[in-house]
Amino acid sequence: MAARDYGQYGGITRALELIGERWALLIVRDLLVGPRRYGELAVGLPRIPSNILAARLKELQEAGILRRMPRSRVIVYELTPYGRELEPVVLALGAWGFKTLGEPRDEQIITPDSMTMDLRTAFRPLVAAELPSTAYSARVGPAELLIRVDGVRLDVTRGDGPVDLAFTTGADIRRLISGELAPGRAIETGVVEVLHGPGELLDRFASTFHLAA
Amino acid sequence: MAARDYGQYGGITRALELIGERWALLIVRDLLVGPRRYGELAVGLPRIPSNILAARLKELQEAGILRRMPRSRVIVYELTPYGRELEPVVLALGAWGFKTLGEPRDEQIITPDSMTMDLRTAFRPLVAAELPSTAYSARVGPAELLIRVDGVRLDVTRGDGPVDLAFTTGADIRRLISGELAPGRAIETGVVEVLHGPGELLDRFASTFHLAA
DNA sequence: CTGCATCCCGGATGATACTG
DNA sequence: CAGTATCATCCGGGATGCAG
Repeated sequence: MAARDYGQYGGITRALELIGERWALLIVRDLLVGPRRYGELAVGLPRIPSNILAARLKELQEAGILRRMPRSRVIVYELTPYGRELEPVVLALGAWGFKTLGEPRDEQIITPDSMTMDLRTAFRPLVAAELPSTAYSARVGPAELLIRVDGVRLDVTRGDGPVDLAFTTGADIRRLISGELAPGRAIETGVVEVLHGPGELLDRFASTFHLAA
Repeated sequence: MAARDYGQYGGITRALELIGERWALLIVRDLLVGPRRYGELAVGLPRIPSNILAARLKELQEAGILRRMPRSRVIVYELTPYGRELEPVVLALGAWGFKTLGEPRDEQIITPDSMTMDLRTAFRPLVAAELPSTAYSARVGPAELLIRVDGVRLDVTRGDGPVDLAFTTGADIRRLISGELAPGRAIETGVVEVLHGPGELLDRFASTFHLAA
């Protein structure tokens, strides 16, 4: 019922039977950021048809990966413990894909949840542990994120709060994270616009979040 | 040409555009074991239609994941360095799927390459390092494997060689690896048949390869 | 308004036959 | 052996409808 089978008995085929269908892992990716409502998922996955979203949610639920939770008149979807164990998979996949991520195509947008997971992918806890705790406010295209780094811990949420550095940028954040573009030059050339706080903190940001090809 | 896009700009969507199509990651899995010819891949993926295999190979080649290599009159497919970087993804996926792998269904078969990758998934290098080097010959259903463990290194190949323990079993090897079935009981009940060497070495095998739900 | 279900169509997938 | 060609089928995409 979930996915068509591959006729093989093994861990990888089993996994692909559960989350190998189109869109399935992207739903999991967004739910790794936090519980989401049907409409929120639809907004975060702009090209997904509503019937496909409904079908995937049903399949993922039957597979024990997520739960429908009625929460005060609305329904939210949240990962089960087994679903949350997909985080290493999603991070590994994101790291691999990030390495050959080029410039964005015209129809490609940046969503808050995908950006959040990309930041988690690029996060270097061991580097962060050597640096002071820092809070950033980053607007990456349409995504507004509050990024708090404290020791080896990373917390990315939507919304605002007091921060050490606030900046605005676009898809070029990729070149900052990959090391192609130095933080100083990013500010000089206007690729990153600092709204608040000392621009030097962008160096710390680039050290904390780094993933090279 | 490769995959349809998801309309998003990010590492995970990029990865899924490259290897998210049906069968793609299974081809990668088999090539992680070693270079393979077209016919070998077809045998290892019993249900794949030949046109789909041909299409995937072309797409994966264009994506820079594998190469067609003419090798003395025949063509072999092998992963590029970028393709080999998918190993963490495949192992993470395999580990996740293995945890809820049940009993095999009727049409499900065990192939040498899928078994090899499952063993790599379950391999515990830190445990193996504490144990003497050991060579096993395992026949798991139709798959005949030579398994050599030396310190933190694991080498699984087809074919034969001198071994410390030779045994035969079936899909129940999963219960041995998951810890559901103790090695001693596996031998007593005939689930594992020891062909050569001391049966106690099966304990060492189960310690070396372990992955619980 | 949210949370889906239905309908139709195009393109990807699957089975089989065939060829250099 | 290593694919290509053909055709049927099914899934995914887009628009629309509708109930709580």
